[in-house]
Amino acid sequence: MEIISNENGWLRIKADSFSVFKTFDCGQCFRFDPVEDENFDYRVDGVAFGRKISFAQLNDELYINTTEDDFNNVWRAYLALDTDYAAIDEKIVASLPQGDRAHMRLAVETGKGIRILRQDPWEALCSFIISQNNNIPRIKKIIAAMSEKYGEDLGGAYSFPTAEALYQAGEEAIFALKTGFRAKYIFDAAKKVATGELDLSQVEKAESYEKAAEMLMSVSGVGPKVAACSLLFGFGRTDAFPIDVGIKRVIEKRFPSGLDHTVFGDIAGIAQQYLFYYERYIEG
DNA sequence: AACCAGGGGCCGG
DNA sequence: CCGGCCCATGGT
Repeated sequence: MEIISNENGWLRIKADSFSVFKTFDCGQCFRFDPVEDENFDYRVDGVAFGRKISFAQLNDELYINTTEDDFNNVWRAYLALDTDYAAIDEKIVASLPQGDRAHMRLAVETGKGIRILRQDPWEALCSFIISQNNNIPRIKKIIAAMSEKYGEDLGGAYSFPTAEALYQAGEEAIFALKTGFRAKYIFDAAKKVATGELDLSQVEKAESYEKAAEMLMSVSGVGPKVAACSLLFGFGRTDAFPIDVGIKRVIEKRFPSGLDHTVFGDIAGIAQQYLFYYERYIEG
């Protein structure tokens, strides 16, 4: 990984196995949208960490419209650019018994270029509460409305609202964002985080996955799946393995004798994303 | 231990 | 158009 150049406000970066399309389309984040731009093969615009940001790809190179300072302080970790995905991919396949490797190899091949983003912990927790029993277009719509109403104006875009802002807004106001039965859950999360009853920095430091998940599940509406997604995408816990209907489906179909995700160890979550993406994009 | 409700809207038939 | 379904969970 290295910066090749810095021109016209865009950093040009050489990064191994990085797909902007797959990373921002695989359902792990909800604040980015594709933008037509003839200068690139693919480009997304969005907001993360209180900043408007664009990521683009041309051939094998990654482009980010940011400064070198922000790149090093924010986006490098966010995009997991210092993680060796080639090594991880090999390890994922090798973790399985010979008979199960063919499907996993295909899933890894299909998903090659996906990076697990290291998102803001609060944003991840709140977003995956909203995601429950919901579809991606609607999740994005709710989060956009929520940000516009209770986030900070960044000039045509809005930061994700703080827990304090949502706590202050109240459950009724959260319900008015068409969050439905999730309103009370979002409010409970906002309340616990805003008052310090739930300390996300402690979740981040937890010594085990179980301990971290237990802390998050003290929030009403946060069960094993939402906790796992939050930990994987917002807390850097790549040992988290969220099990949703899609993953259940792909395991039934491809690994009929079952798949014990603990064989993947601390990269189980990356294997999960490959399987999730595989299930979503491959027929038959 | 099985159901079941609870927003709203996507999406396939 | 209509009805099943949705990156789950808590309550019965």
